[in-house]
Amino acid sequence: MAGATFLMALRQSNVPMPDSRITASDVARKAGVSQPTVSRVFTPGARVSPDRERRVREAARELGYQPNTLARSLNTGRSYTIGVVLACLQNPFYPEALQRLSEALSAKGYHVMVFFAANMAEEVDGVVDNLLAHQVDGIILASVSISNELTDRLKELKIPFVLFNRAQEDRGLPAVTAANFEGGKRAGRFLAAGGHVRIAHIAGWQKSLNGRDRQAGFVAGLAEHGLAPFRIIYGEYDRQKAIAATRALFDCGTFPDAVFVGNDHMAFAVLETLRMDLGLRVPDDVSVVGYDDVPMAAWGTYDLTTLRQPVNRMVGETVSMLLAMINNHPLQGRVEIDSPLILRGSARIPDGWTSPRRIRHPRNTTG
Amino acid sequence: MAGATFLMALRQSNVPMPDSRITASDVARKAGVSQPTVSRVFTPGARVSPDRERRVREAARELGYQPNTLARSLNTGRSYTIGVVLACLQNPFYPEALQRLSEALSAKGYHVMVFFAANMAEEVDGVVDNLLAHQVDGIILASVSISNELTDRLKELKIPFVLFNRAQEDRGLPAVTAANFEGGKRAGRFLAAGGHVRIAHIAGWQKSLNGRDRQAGFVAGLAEHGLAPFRIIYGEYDRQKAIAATRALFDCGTFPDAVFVGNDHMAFAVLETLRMDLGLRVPDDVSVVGYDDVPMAAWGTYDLTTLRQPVNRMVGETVSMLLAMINNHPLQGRVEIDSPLILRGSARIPDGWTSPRRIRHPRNTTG
DNA sequence: CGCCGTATTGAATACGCATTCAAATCAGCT
DNA sequence: AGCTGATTTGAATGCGTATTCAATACGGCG
Repeated sequence: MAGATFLMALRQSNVPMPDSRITASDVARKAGVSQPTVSRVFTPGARVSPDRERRVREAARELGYQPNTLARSLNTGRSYTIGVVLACLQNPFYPEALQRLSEALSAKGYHVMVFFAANMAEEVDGVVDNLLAHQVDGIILASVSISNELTDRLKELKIPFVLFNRAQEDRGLPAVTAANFEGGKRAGRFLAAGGHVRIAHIAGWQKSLNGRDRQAGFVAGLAEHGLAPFRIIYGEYDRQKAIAATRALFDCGTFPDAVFVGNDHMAFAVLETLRMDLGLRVPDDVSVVGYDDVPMAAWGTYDLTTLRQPVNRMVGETVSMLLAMINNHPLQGRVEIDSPLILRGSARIPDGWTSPRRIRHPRNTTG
Repeated sequence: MAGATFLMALRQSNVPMPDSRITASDVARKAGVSQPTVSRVFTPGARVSPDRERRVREAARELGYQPNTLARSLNTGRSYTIGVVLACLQNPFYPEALQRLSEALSAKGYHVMVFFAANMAEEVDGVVDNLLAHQVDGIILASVSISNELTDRLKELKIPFVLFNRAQEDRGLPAVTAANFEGGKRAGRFLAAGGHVRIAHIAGWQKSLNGRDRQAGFVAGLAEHGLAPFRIIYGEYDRQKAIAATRALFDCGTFPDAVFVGNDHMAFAVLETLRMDLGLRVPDDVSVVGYDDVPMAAWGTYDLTTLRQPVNRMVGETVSMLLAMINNHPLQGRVEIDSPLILRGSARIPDGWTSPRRIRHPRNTTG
């Protein structure tokens, strides 16, 4: 990494930090007590007489004292820091997830250290080394490619971790995902019930279990209606590839009358290509269904029928699993969260179908 | 904060960490050397004989040793951690900025701790306290409301910080923004030159200097052509408010023939409302110009003419300013980065105008 | 051979805090 | 008053590393 070289330069330059830090001993001296007493005042659960507590707090306020988290962590062995590893924020699902993860952890007294890793297993490994050196109490691996070696190593090191929106075959690994198979099946049933007969799928990524599950569920859903997919193309969760895939699908003489797309991010590209490039009407000529229900899906421009990944619940589950593991509770395996179908205008709606609840988009869209 | 209560519970429960940590002393013992020698092997710039270095590295590898960053930081007074404070990630400008900030800092050997703060000065204050307790080496305040008290305090504590995409009146404060006044002026000139005569502005936030500068520049740009704004409404960088503002603008008998919008995020809402709600054509009936040039602006659906905020350059400037301050170089004041006008299809283009270069969108859109 | 400057090395210490432990204080009781 | 048990307190110690500092080894030179 380039970082190492620079680090060396800095170390050598040996520039001192401004460092007019106030320590617990300073406060103790000013308050006329011992350093441990100061420590106790700032350690919830320790007892100090009201009189001394008052004196200490006053001295601390006057001096602007704040306990040094590093020193505290060094001797408690808990850093109250969680490492979050992300692949990229292009897909609008992730910014929201990150913000909510951060807020949820923050509410529990934890801090978040973010790392971006290209979607390559080896880079993820390096990043995790980095995290371990930082004594994080736990790790959230958000949708990055994880090698089995890495998960084995993390398990061996007994460092708590949870996979977020990504899983491995091993259902014993702590992971939180949507119920992707069920979601895909729901999409298949819905499009078949809507009377479509040439139903294509622009799938995610072959290497991602998420994508494979959605695809398998989709195929199963169609099969219930005696249908098979018109065609399946891999879009790799990439906008450009989704555009190319759409063109490829609609290039031939007979083309699909419906497309199930592996995530919303690609579905937006599909909608755009259908309308602007190919001059097709949605849903009259083609129905489109996505996956995620990011806030943009509810925008009038897209009005995308999609399977929701409930970010709130996924985040809540992830955080509580991770904190449980940090507190030595028994390790849980994969948790799958139901993916309801959100009916909007981008796909023909079969008679009698309604959204699970009267949701358009419950999330806050301000700011 | 709710965090404190939870913290207390944890402290009291006193659950030990897994903690099978390998220390430098373990490595020293195994390699038959002293702990300081191990330390020197892992401290770039320190000298150790080749023979011992080899033995130490071997022992370290076998034991899976990694230096404990916390202990190291405690000792050197440098944590190699930067705190990044964000308001929200709804506006797609910020996810990209965050990712690039993180990558740039990472390349310099720094880690990023993220904090989300609602856009209230007091909350930002609390977050900064938190950051200070974590001994961050520097702070990036990305577009959050900063009180003068806070910046004064940071200056007094001599903790390096940079405002990103936000500034205060005091031009001596370290801040990186686009050249918002110039950008706004460019928008005004462009729309006036395009022959529009009723040019409205959906502005940002009155409390944000960014927004005020863009607005003032816009007014100045129009004035050069002898025009005054048709009307100015505040959208507060909020999608819903932008929609309401658009409806309000076009509610009356005479309505604008062009709208300059305070940022792209709002401009997308404006475009949608114009087309779907009001049945107007863009740019035939109304021209729209945004500000930011987020990746979505280049999507065919929007094809938004906009003033670019060059994220790369802003991030680069921010990082180098911050690192300079960390290394005790003299403090710089505000840096403004030029905002070129990116011509696309959402606004009528005057004869002879072209984009500065043949950019549609140079940024990587994969992933 | 003896002396001196240089390069390595380990013992000791400091970083800032939490925690153990023993001393001291205090209240409550006989 | 005298004793016991509970509570509060400070001295000492440890967390894992980097950094003095003195001691040692080494190489070159007269």
